[in-house]
Amino acid sequence: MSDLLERLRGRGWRMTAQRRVVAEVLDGDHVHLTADEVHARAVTRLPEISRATVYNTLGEMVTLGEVLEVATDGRAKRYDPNAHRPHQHLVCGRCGAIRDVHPGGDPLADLPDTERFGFTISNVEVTYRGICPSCAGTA
Amino acid sequence: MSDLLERLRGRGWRMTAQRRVVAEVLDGDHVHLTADEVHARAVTRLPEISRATVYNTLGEMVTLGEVLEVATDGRAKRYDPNAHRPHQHLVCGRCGAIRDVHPGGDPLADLPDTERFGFTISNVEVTYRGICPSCAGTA
DNA sequence: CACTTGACTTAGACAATGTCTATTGTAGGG
DNA sequence: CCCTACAATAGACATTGTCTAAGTCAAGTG
Repeated sequence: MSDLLERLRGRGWRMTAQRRVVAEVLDGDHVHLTADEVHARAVTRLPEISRATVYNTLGEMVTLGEVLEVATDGRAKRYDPNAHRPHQHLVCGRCGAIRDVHPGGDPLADLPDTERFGFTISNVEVTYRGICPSCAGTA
Repeated sequence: MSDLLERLRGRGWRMTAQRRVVAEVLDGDHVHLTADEVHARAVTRLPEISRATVYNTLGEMVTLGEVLEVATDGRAKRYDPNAHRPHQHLVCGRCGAIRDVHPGGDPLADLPDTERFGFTISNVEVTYRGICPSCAGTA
């Protein structure tokens, strides 16, 4: 059921009700919740969970590499549980909807050495921006 | 001297001391200041300029398309005056240094129709992440 | 060159997001 | 079944950004 939860268990992560709920709420495809959205959903299952715990737990999952932080809009960071399948994001500029996408090609190969300024590059994030079908309809 | 200022003048933008200072402070290559950094620099030239004016002015320049908003780290937004030369960004994960880069290839062509979910895509942002030479030295 | 007007600026309150601390609670090993 | 180290909590605090009401000014008009 919960792939994310399974992965965390497998790492000997100390399990608590709070951590379980956060992992369950965050699991799935095309899931990109803010910390407060995670908190809001967690509260419905575990009313006494605190905001600080949600922030801490999300931060730990990011450190463990089981969840990705995505900053698509300069507002709140979003959390993406799909950390083991490399992917990029497609964002609707009107409603903020986010889809995971899998472009072909290697963007890193497109950056010549003369444009690397001596950096050691470790990863590339691509954000496609546009308008989703349902927003386009509601023009 | 100030390309940005010239462009804004040419659009009939009502000129004030505050707007001039903001435009001057922001001009240049590889410039990616936060709003508060812009404010800090503006204050040295015009001590009574307010934070709200800096935010307003930056927002207007973005709306006019003369300045780009860049969200590289989920913290404060950064402002890039180099709006008329399409480019991407290379970010140091340790010190936050940002360079403008110009990859070859068209990232949009790498996204097949089946991965577009019916979106109308208008632009693509690419962020290369790594470690800059000076941080690599200070390992 | 003074007048007028609408746009601009200001200070500070407010809002949203995130971090930290001191205290209390508890998971899991012995 | 207890310890003990790690986790959770409430709430203060910090950072970044937005809004409002009142004052100020750029620039067109006569």
